[in-house]
Order: sequence, then C-alpha cells, then structure tokens
Amino acid sequence: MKIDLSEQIIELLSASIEKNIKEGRFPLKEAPQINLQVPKNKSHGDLSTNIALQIAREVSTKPLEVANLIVNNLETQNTIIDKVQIAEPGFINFWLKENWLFQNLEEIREKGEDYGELNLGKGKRIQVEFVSVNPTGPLHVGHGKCAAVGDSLSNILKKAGYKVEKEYYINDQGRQIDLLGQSVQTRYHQLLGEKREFPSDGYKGEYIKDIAQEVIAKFQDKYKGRDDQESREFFKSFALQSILAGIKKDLNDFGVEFDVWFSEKSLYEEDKLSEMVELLKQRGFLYEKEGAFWLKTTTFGDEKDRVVIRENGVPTYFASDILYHQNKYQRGFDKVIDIWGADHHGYIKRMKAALQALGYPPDFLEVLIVQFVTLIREGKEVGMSTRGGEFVTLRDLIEEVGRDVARYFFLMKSYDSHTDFDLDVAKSQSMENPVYYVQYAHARICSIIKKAKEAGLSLDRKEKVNLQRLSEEEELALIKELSLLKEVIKKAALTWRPHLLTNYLYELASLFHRYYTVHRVITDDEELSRARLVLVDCIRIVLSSTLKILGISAPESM
RNA sequence: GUGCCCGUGGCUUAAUUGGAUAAAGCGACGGCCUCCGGAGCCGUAGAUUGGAGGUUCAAAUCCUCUCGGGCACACCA
Repeated sequence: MKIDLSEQIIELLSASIEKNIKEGRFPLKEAPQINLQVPKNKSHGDLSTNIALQIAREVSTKPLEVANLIVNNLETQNTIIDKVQIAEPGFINFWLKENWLFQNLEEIREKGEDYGELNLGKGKRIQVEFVSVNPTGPLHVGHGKCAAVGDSLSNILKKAGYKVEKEYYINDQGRQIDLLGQSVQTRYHQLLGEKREFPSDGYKGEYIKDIAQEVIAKFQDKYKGRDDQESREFFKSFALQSILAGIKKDLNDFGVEFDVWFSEKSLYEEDKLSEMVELLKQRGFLYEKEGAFWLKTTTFGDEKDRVVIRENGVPTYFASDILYHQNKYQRGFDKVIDIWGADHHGYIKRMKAALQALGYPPDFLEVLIVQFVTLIREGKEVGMSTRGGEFVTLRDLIEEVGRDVARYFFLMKSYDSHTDFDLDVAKSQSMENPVYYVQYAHARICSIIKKAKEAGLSLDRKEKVNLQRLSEEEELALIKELSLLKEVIKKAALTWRPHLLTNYLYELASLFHRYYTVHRVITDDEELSRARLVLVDCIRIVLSSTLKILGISAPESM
C-alpha cells in the first residue's frame, strides 16, 4: 500500500493541472499548492479539494469549468479513487474504494503505537523552551499550563518526524537571585534569634522560611552573625539549589522532563558578551547614548530602542536573552520555539529584532504566548494571591485533581485563550469530566478484550482476519476517524496546537461509546467477533498513543 | 494614550488557518440497563459568530472603524 493516500491524490491532481498547463489551457507557471480536506458532510465524499476555486481567477475561467478540466485529465484507474464528482461552485469531491479503510486498520495493527508517525520534519532540529521560571519560588498553576503545552507540543513534533529538544532556561544570576539569597539569609538569622530587617522587596513566602530551616538542619549556626561575601554567596546558591530541586520535582510529577537545563550564568563565562557587543556594533545596530548601549530594535519594528548595557556597565536582562538566543542559533537548531506567559508578550518584538540585528532570519524564533489560568471553585474565582491559604502552586493542583486531569484541562482549549479551571468539574467523576470520558473508553475496550480472551477469542497480530465483515455505519465511521490521526498530527505539528489532539480524542471516544451501545463486539458469529475485536483493539491503540503524546495515562481499568 | 491577545446558544469552548447546513460539552426538558463496565447512549429546545462597513464564487476566520474584556508598555527580571 502507498505512503499516504492524500499525498497520492494530490499527486494525481498536480499531474492533471500540469497537463492542462502544458496543453495551454491554464496560463500558469507551475501547479499550485493543493490542499485536501475531509468534508464535514458525507454527501461531499471522503476527500475534497477547492483547488479549482482557488485558481479560477488566475486562469480567468469559471470555477466549474476549471474543475471539469482538472477532472477530465485525472488518471484514476488503478488507484484508491472510486468516484470523482464536481459540485457547485467548483469543489472536486472524491469517493474512495471501501478497502482503503480496511488497509488503514491493517496499518494500525501492524504499526501499533507507532501508527501516526510522520516524516513531516524530515529530521529537522527544533528546540522547545518552556516554563523557564525564575528559580525564586515554586511553580504555580499558570506554569503548569505552559508545561503541559510545551511538553505535548514537543511530543507532537517528535511524532511528526522532527528532532526535538526540550529546554529550561534558568535565570540563576541577577538582582532577583540576590534578593532570594538575602531573603533566606534574613530568615535564617531571624530563626536563630537575631533581629534583622527583612528586605523590603524580598520574597516573603513561607517556603523561604523552609529553606532557612534546611540550612539550619544542615549547617546549624555556621553562618550566624555573618554577612560577608562568602556567606552571601552561600545563601544564594543554597536557595537556588533548593528551589530548583523543587521545580524539577514538581515538573517530574507532572510528567515533564527536560533534555537541557541551561544556566544563564554560563552565558557569561567566556566573555561572550563583549563578542556580541562587538558584532552588533560592527553591524551598526548598537550605539551609545547617555552612557548606556542601546540596540536599534526600531529598525525591525520595535516601538523604541532598548538598553543592552546599562550606564553602570551591567548588562540588562535583555542582553542575556540576546546572548541566549545567539547561543541557540549557534547550536544549530533549524527553529526554536519559546513558550511564554501572556505577561511577556510585549517582549516578542524586541527579541525578534535582536535576532535580526544579529543577522538571523526572523522566523528562526517562534514565540507562543500562553494565556492565563483562572481557578474556579464553587462557581467563584480562586484568588491567586498567596494570602488566605488558598492554593496557588502546581503541586497543590496536582494533589487536588491529579496529573491526568490537570494536563487534560490545560490542553483541551487553545493555549491562547484563557483557561477557566473549574475544580469541581475537574474532581467530578462523571460525564462532565472529559478526561474520564476518554479514559473510560480505553478501559472499556481493555475490558472487552479481556472478556474475549476468557471466551477463547484471543487476538494475534499476525492472524488473518476478515475485516470486510465490518460494515455497520458506526464501524466505518470509526475506521475513518482512526485514519484521521495522521492529519490531526500533521496539522497540530504545523500550527503548534496541541489541543487539536484533545478534541480528536474526545471525538474518537464518543464514536466508540456510541458504537458500544448499539453493537456487541463478542457475538455468536466468531468471524464477525474477530473483525470487531481488531477494530476495538485499533481504537485502543490510537487512544493510548494519543493520550501518551498529551502525557495522560491510559488506564486498563478505573 | 500606544501595542498585542480575545469577544461564537444561559455557561465553557470547537470549527480541517478563506470553504459547502457554525460543532460539542455543561445546564434545561424527555427517553434507554434480562445483554461485553450506566464514569455510558438517544432525542428536544437554544446563534443575525459584540456592532457597522469592506475585500470575493465563498468570511466566525482577512482589511478599516467601533464597543467591551485581558495583558504589556523600565538603564526590573
């Protein structure tokens, strides 16, 4: 069987259009990009294209006429195409031979969880950087959303044939880290009974005291009364290690693992900064004004130029980010995707401008902006302030609703729309809760397969099964849905939208639940039962592998 | 004030990136268990896609204006 059938049909269409060009009917230079879609309406066939409508203007011919010319030159013998029809105002609709569906099932049986893998990326290297919170406190729920999106997106890209690296950027230097160190140090002194004023803009959370306690547990009063350089460095690095360890643990428990933890500090080790400054000067994008060095980001559409090196000689955060992205480029990625919270969106222009100033293509960097999360409990918004003991951390959320639910809820809507996270729905084990709905479908299938085995019907991957017996409307609909997986992954990978998979899962589960209530898998007719077992097993495989991409478990019973 | 994101049934969101009759869930109302897991299934009601123009064979989607909501506008990170 062929690679991908939509590819096959696109090739046929291209050939036909090229023939029309060659024979002078279409005044075009080359065949255009053709898109196939799966029509919503069954009466529009299995696949459909609007190509005639799209080129009608260019070839100055009526769309219907164009469609006719294309169809007349289409070589459909010995292909998967059963019937072609032209519809107003110029769509070309394809009906496929029924056995393409069964071939699809065979493919799923053969490939198992690898079904749906694509070669879209052709091995290109993509880096996805996400979360990257300042290590000055625990992760909150918003970071959880970023983590879920970044992690699933990475999995999707992998499945689509890209080489993906997940990275976390650690801001391990600068004022915030100084403050963190001071905060812990002050708490340490206070806990040991010394009177110390807490830094006015220090970190006031309870976790700071916990860290101070850790210090006491490990080093007792070793640093008591001291405020020298060495002890300050100690508190800084101790606090950093401790918080970072917490962040790693939270992410791990959320099912997210990074390939690289990249230190901001390391950017400054070999004086890369002055190299970068020199380069930008040479390229004419860096100038001095009022004692500071400014990058001409306005050249690339930013509202104002930005300071890179302050008057006092200290590089800004922006300087680090330029260095960091330069480093990314030098590591040879074909593309890097940064996932940022909504509060950073104003930063995109200057970052892209900086990359262009360095001479990199503007689309080397893609920034996805994730909108905020609002927690709802008993119909009311949960305050995100640290006061009042209401939970705000990712850890609390995982403990309250579970990892599967949390991830699903973050991924069921487009990341660029606000998430209203209803805790009561998230905890309910009913049809209100889409996670269980999908997982339940999986568990049901497992149960059927088990039951079948007990009845002596076991599934052997290699065994020939007469799939032609699958002829019910619900069965054909299910097989079609299964075959859509590739399209969904392709689209999700090209548009960076993980929620497409969530929607797909829900739809597949829904079709299965309907099928389940109307037809029995295990019947007196053994041949039929075997065919149906293959079908439900394929559904199980697709449910399970898609859930895996989203980082959600596929329980066999629940 | 300037820039970015978002306005879709009562509520929360989809819509194959410009396609054919705007699709689901919740909530409301009415049905379905002698049978593989009822955490399920079926049906009914509910929409001028915030509003006004425009672009074209075709607009929820693109452009302009306008009204609401969020976020950002530092020699902070």
